[in-house]
Amino acid sequence: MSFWIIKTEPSTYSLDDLIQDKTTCWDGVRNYQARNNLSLMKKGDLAMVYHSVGPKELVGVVEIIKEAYPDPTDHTGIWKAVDIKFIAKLKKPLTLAQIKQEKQLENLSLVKQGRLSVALVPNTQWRFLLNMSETKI
DNA sequence: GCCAACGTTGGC
DNA sequence: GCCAACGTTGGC
Repeated sequence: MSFWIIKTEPSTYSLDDLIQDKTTCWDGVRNYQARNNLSLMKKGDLAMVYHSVGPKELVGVVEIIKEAYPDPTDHTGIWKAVDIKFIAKLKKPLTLAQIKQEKQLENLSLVKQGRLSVALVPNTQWRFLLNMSETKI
C-alpha cells in the first residue's frame, strides 16, 4: 500500500466539495510525472489533499477507489484520472510553512518539487504527517 | 538529440 | 503581481 499527496486549487475543487460529493473523479492532471504517479496508484492507497491556493495546507485524507483510467476530460488519450473517496478531514491542517520547518519532511516532493501535483509520500513521512495533524484514520 | 525560447506554476 | 524554477516545444 502506498501513500500520496494530491494537490488542488480549492476554487476548482476543494476538500469541502469532496465531503459533499463523497467520491469524485480526480481528473485534469496535465503533467507527465504526475500522470505516471496516478498510474501507480492502487485501489486502497491513501492520499492527502493539499490546497495550493489560499492557505497552502494539507487538509484531508482520501482513499483511491478506482485505479487509473483515461481522463474523461481529455480527448487525446494521453491523460489519466483516478476515483477517490473522502476518508477524513485533518484535525489540524498542516501548512506548507509548518511542513518546511520539519527536518524529517525536507525531502517531501511537496517541498522539493513544488510543481508536482501527484506525488508519492514514503510511509514514515506519511505517519509523521498524520501525527502532526493529530488525525486518526 | 540538443538547446533556446517560451509557457506555466507556485511561493512569496 | 512578480519572479524563479521547472516543463514543454520546436528548430536545427
